[in-house]
Amino acid sequence: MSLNREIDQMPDSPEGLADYIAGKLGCPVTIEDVNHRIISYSSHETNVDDARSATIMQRKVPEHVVNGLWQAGVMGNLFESGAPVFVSPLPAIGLGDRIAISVRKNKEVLGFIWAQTKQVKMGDDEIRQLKEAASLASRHLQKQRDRKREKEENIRNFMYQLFHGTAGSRAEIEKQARKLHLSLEGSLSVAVLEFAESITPSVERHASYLTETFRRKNIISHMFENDLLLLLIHTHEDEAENVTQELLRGFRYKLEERTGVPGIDSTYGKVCTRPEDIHISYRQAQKTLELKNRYPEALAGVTTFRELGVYQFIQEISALYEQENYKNSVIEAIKAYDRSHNTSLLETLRSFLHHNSTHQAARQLHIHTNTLLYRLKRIREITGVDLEDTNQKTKLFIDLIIQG
Amino acid sequence: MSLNREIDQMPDSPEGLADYIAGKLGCPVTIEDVNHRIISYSSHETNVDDARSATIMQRKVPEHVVNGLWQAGVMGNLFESGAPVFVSPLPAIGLGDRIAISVRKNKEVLGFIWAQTKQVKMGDDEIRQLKEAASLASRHLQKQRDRKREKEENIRNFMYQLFHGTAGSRAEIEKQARKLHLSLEGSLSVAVLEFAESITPSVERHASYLTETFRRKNIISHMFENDLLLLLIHTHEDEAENVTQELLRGFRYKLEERTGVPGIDSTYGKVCTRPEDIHISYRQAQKTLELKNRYPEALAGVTTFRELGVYQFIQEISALYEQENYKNSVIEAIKAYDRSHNTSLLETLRSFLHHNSTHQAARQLHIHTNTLLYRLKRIREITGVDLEDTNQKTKLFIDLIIQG
DNA sequence: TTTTCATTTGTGTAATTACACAAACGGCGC
DNA sequence: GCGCCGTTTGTGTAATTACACAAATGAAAA
Repeated sequence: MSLNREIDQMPDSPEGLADYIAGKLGCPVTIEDVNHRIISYSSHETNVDDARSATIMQRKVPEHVVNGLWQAGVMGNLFESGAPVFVSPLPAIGLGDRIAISVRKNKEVLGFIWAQTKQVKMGDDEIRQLKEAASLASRHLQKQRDRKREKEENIRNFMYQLFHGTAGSRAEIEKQARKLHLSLEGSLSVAVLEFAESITPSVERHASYLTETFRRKNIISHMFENDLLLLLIHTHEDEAENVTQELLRGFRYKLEERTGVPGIDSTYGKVCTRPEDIHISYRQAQKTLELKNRYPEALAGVTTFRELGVYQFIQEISALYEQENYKNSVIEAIKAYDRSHNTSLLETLRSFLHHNSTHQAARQLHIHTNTLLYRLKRIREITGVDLEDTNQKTKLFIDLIIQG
Repeated sequence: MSLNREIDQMPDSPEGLADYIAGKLGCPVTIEDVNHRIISYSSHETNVDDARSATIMQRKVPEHVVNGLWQAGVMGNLFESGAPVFVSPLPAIGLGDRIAISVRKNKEVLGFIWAQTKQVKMGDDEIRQLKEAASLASRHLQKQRDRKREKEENIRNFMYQLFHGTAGSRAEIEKQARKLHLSLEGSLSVAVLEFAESITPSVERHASYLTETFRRKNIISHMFENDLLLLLIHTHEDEAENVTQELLRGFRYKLEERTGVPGIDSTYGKVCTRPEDIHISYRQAQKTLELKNRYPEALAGVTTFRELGVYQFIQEISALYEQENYKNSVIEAIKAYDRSHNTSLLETLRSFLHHNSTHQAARQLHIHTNTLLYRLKRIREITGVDLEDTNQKTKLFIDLIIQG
């Protein structure tokens, strides 16, 4: 049987294609796009394993199965080459024997064909047929990809406008959202992810891929800007803050796991219910990231703008001080004293203000509580500052961050 | 003896004039300008009272004597009319019998002639002679006033430039200062005084007059701007801050006393040693006054920019918040709770943060310490805020000032 | 070298704080 | 009316804090 004749016999619709391949190989077959959504599957009365049945029921490969395939290295191989990949059973994720092949257009992966090979012998002939099927499926997936790309491009343009506050009025935003079949009801937040190094094509592929597969309902869209990955996150109103936080943490964790590149920093801005406020959330997320880079120790555990506390406006005050040529004279005096007396009053003060407790500060500094008390008294004498006065104390706390 | 002939006999120099009047009246005479600096005095071997001798020695009427004259209403009368004023002895300030007359050019008072009338009988003739002497002295004082006015105008122009940072480089400033015979060595600070009502000509006269007489060495110059009185204060470097504070307090007190207009608010800015920083001090003084008007209770006791504490940048943060449409969600949540439950958690929080002590806050609110503790626990539950965290606590303290 | 002075640590005490638990109060809905 | 529930006040306890005072250390000055 020549190749040409065989292709001629192949059906034109993806549904028919799945059944055709299944018939040839004598086993169930599924065709998926690159994001693991089902394009078509062969009709079989019984499903051979949990992974297949769950996939068909959800019209999408379950997340834990995708994870398992990544961890087993299967996905890596499929992305690497266009050759069929034999998969040993992975009982942990309910997956039996498989043979899989990537559907490609040139080097780009458009999707996958999975064959349930259990108790079926795969000869060279069958493998050849699978490759031919993949090449045929490419046509279908190309069309689907083009449609999707155009849609995504529209969405990304819209996102860009939302992020930069140029999307117009509430009414205009809602009209555009309806047109793109996006729901902006509920709570919205912008997340920013920064990678330790410049974004490689591989990282970009993983990020895009994950955005499509990981809790798809909550991540409306993603885009790249200045080596940052931006996400528009959508949640229900109740507990939106916690859900967003958890979601982002999970996303970051998975992304690190998949790319093998650790050191991803992620932040998000205000969780808002009005889509016209999205650009504020965007700015806040950016600012939070900036500040985390500037004050890495102090803001180590911070993820969101809200958690920045006084750091929210520390840059603005710092700029004001510079402009006014302002220096906190108390801090200057303490610094001068420390230099000339080889003491560490400033560190003592910082620790005391940070903990707001003589006990804890003394413990952190490995000194006696009375020593700390003595030093505070010394600071009072040298600078005339009154640490009982909350206003002065607060001012000092902030100025120490800037000038410390 | 006709008036014309008498005037012809009067001498042309102020020194001669004093002696001439003294001869006619048969008693010692001093001629002063409007700021109580001696223009001339008659030569007598013994001075009749302490006030006269001290005045001549210092070439200026001592401050306590001027004060006494104001309090006795003498100065008021002299400014009021051009008629001679009889002064009963004021032993408290070492002053014996006097007769005084103001020297005028139209309505403007240019100076005074004082005659030591002890044991001398003043008849109508002597009084007429005194009036004529005053009219003659007017010529001399007019010249002196014009010279002084021109000099003051130059100084005020210079001050304006210093205040607004347009006086050029350090070298240019010093050159200009030398030209105007001003010393800008040591510590400098700008003070701003605000009157409860618009500045009347009377208040303006008192203010100018006091600036010239009250601790003249420390007040380089004054000017009016937008109903505010601006002073350039000069002190020695050591203890400059305290001296400035004390000086301004004394000045304000005396001005209130003299004008009889209470409610003068005064502030001053950074005490600097570099004359090119004067405009910073000016801006700070203005800002301090502005803030005192905006937060009258919180800043009641504040005189200088340094004492503002966090209020130094509260306006900037407030503007930033407005621009970012930021609201502290913790405060919003507490407000909402207070409204729907008729509680006063926000006031409780404010008091606790202000005092930074459960004990004191409870005392101020007239509640049991445990009640306060309970409310704080409630705040923690409702908002999730952690008052042990200094950063969050500080943020809350500041946001309460803005949003509270 | 001795002396002096700032600094550190230790002891002791009274006030303050955080916390648990119990009891009383008072508005509100059933 | 009755009970529910949030609030307030009171009692008791252990930890923390502020402060005074004494003693030891150690480095710089005399």
